Amino acid sequence: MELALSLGDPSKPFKFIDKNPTMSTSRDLGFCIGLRTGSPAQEVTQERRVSSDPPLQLDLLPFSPVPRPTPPSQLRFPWLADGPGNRFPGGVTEEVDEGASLSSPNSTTSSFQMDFGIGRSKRDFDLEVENERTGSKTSDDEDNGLTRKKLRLSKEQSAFLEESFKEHNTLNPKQKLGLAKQLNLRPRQVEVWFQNRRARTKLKQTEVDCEYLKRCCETLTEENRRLQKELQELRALKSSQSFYMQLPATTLTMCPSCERVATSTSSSAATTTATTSSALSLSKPRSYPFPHGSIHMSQVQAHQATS
DNA sequence: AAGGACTTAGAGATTACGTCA
DNA sequence: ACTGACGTAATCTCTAAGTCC
Repeated sequence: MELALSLGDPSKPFKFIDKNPTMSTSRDLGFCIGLRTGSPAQEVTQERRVSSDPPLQLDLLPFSPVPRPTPPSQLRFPWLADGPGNRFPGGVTEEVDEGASLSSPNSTTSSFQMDFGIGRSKRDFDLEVENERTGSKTSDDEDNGLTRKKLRLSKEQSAFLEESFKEHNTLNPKQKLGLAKQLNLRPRQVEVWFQNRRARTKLKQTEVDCEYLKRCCETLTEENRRLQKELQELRALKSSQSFYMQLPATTLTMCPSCERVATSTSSSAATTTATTSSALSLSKPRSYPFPHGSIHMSQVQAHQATS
């Protein structure tokens, strides 16, 4: 997402610097706002952040540098332990474990609850086992002709998926199968969960982007107001100068670091008449009205002369 | 090498369901 | 008990990339 603002000659193209070409996705908040000012002789195009705030990046992504104490591969849940504890109640035993990838969510009249809190009837399991045995189509391919029934993933399942998502926000088939088996979910469910998770991440990042852009917009509006005011002052200065014909020529000089425009009279002219100098509040020596320091006008002019 | 048919994975939009105030 | 808002699982459609012929 990029926002280009060019203050100055609109005919000049605005260039962005791609700071990190490998991160040029929408989640890359390193957009720039450029301000073009200055005279043709010293055209400078600079890309600067409007705010000193660093760009916002929601820590929702798997490449987030946040330390992760326990990678999912090491996450062990007690109900996933090998042995009899990992058997379904109601006589459904480990051979049905393979059926986890075939399970149908289409039952609210569950006769038991799986360890992960997903309700599935034994009838469903029996059906899936039969499907598996006969090689017929599984519920992963078609929903047994029934309307879909939404399941709620348990907190443990969600947490596990979340941890996995932090590691990689996309899955290859092997990872998908592994996760599905580990969580007693169908591979399709894992796949859908990752798709929705990516969508949520993107949505939240977009919201953050919007907030950040809003702040940038406000900052720029304020900057624009300030520049307009400055311009008005300069115009007033110029008109009053034409009124006092004996006044020396006013030169506009731009601070090379912050690019604000300051007015000044020539060093010889600054010493002309006390009347005009005081009238214009341009008594010598004049310093830049820039916030970052008191760069003396003569220093700047000397610097500009050498460069 | 070029190009069409097919497959696959992911994004985006939408629907449908469960939960809660 | 009813209802609307909200979160999210699930579905549908489209597109891009890869593969095969």
